[in-house]
Amino acid sequence: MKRGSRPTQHDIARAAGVSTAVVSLVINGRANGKVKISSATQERVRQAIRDLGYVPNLAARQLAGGQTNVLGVFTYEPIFPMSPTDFYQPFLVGIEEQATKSDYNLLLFTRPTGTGRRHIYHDGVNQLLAAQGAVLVGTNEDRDELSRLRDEGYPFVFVGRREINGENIPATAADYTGATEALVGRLIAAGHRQILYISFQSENESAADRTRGFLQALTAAGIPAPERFVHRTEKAPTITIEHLRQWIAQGITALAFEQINTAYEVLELAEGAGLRVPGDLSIVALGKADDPTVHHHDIDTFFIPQREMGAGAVTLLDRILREPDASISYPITIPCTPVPGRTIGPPAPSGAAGKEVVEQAL
Amino acid sequence: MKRGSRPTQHDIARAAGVSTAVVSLVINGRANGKVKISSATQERVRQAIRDLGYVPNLAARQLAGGQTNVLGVFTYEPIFPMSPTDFYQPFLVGIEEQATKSDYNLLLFTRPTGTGRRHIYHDGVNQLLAAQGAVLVGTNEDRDELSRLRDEGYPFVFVGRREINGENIPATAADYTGATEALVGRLIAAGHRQILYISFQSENESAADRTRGFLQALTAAGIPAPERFVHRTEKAPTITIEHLRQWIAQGITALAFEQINTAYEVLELAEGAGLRVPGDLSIVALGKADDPTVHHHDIDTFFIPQREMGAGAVTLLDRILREPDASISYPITIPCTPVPGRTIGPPAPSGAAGKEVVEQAL
DNA sequence: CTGAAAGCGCTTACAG
DNA sequence: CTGAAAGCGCTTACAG
Repeated sequence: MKRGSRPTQHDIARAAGVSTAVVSLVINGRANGKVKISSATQERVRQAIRDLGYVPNLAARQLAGGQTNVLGVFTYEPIFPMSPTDFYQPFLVGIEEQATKSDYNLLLFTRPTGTGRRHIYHDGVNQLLAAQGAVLVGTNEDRDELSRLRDEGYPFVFVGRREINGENIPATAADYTGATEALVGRLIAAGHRQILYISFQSENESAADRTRGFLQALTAAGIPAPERFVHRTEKAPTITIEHLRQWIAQGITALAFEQINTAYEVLELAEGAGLRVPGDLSIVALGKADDPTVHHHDIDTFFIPQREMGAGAVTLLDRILREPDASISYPITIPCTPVPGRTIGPPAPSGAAGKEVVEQAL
Repeated sequence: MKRGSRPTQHDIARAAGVSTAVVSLVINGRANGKVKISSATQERVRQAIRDLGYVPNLAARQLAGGQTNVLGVFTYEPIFPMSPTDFYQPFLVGIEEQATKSDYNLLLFTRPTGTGRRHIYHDGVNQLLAAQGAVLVGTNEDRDELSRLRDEGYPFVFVGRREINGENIPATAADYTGATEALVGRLIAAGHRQILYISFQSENESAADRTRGFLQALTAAGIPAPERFVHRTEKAPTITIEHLRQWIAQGITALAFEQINTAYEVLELAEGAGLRVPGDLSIVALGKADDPTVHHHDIDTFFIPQREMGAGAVTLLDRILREPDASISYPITIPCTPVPGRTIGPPAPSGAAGKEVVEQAL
């Protein structure tokens, strides 16, 4: 054993008077498997390990095909979501909790790529290969990279439903469709027939899921979907009191917001201008983050199960690694818990004619 | 190149008509170092890399002595500090930010050990060896493990000053001594002569630093340290209004709290009982976490530079890895920014006699 | 049950 | 400048 370096299995083998194969088997607990090692020999090996302070070299173990118990975590977000108000923070908490339970260490891919934005591939090198598999989190993902990742057969799970070329990739997803259908169903049950869906300009899978749930709720109630049921808005809300008045004049009795922040702003806007909610207008939000610093109980909405999504991603990845050939249907869907509020009520007694165009240029 | 597996340097070498050594040199950017590789050859290698989609095997690279750019993060805390109100969260943020800047990925040691508490050594195996070096965070550390870690020569940095066998180990530390001396100095400048230091029962390095700063402030002002200047308390505060009244009767005019939470509780207790702060009693706290969810501006205190401590730990570890033989004096001390409050004022005009025993059994 | 040996994919002297 | 080769420390058939 060379000076200054750690002892190797070779040193142990010599000290115990056995071969390195025996040492390896004892260390990995395979001494009672296909090959039997006498317990006397095992004890000699263990004693030598203690005496020499042997510790396995993980790189060598990995190179030789052993397990390293390292799962990667990658996000396209600019920095790791460790700010307490960050939407992605609860996902990470869930990932971390489940990693502990499933006996994995976590490799956070924090290395920059020089372009200012994170990338999976640096100079064509898949950075994730340092881990046995990876959990991906966040929006703004690069679909080309995901596509390539899948083609390479690298094991990964996305947190949030994602389609590549129309096909669902391994993912855990909130049941936005079901939760939206249930919530809009409550509006309909309260008597609403003209409901406007306020969405962002950008279209993605989770928005599509909500839209589907919205339409399913209408269909289930036998209400024909109006030609234009969605009002698209920029990230910075552009809704004014004039919008609200005009919508009410058009017969709209309820608003369903994709983002709860927008819903809150409009709620304040409406009530500040003397409109009653839900008297004049009912309001729902199609999802609410698990943000512990915000405790509103006003708006009817549902929780996005962020921790469960993160934890589920680790569980799913673990399964993929253990059973590479299992056929699993993606995404794994996780239900959303309803959050009751005070913003659903019966529609105003008499609105405008129901036949008018729902939306106009504003 | 075998089916189903990734191409290796050997495949690249064959495709480019060179040896694996050349491939390695080109990949690692050493093609212009001691050994020169013609740019034509370099380009052929790069082309082959692109054509075959080669990606290096990190385990092999590590085993052969190359760089992996992986830094470990270990904490003795029960779970990773991802709760927004957690004291350790800002350290992690700082670590993450600096890791990105210094071009490292982060390996979070989340694997449990079965004992309920985290450990560096699992069955005698140093888990941190999966990384080139590690940053350690949190209290409740196992000094024996730290000692062994240091004896092994494993590169690590603690966030927070720590001594092993009376010797400072590599660490970044808040300047509790200087900040405490300055803050207590303000009390003295305001006229206070009998100041009681409220500390926890447990003694550790940061408490010792504060104590030293406290005594230095007295010494600098030529005030002899009273025999008993510290009141020790349990984690759950055990201070009552009777304590306060008795202290005032004894001539105490100011309290310096180790923990800001205790300071706030006592402030409320005092004011609730009709005592004026700072009229009857001045109060300072010896440090305040960077907790974004709490915004008190009442008590005179100072910020604990948590993010800087985390970031500094990565910077220091990076330096240790690059210059293993550099002699660095530990800990690296980081100043604390003062936080002005409203709880320092001149002492009450006439207290009790200054000669009495400062503390009595209560 | 045990031992000698190949091989994982890379880096790095060393000899041409 | 380039190539053949050793070695990093481990796992795993394979032959005794």
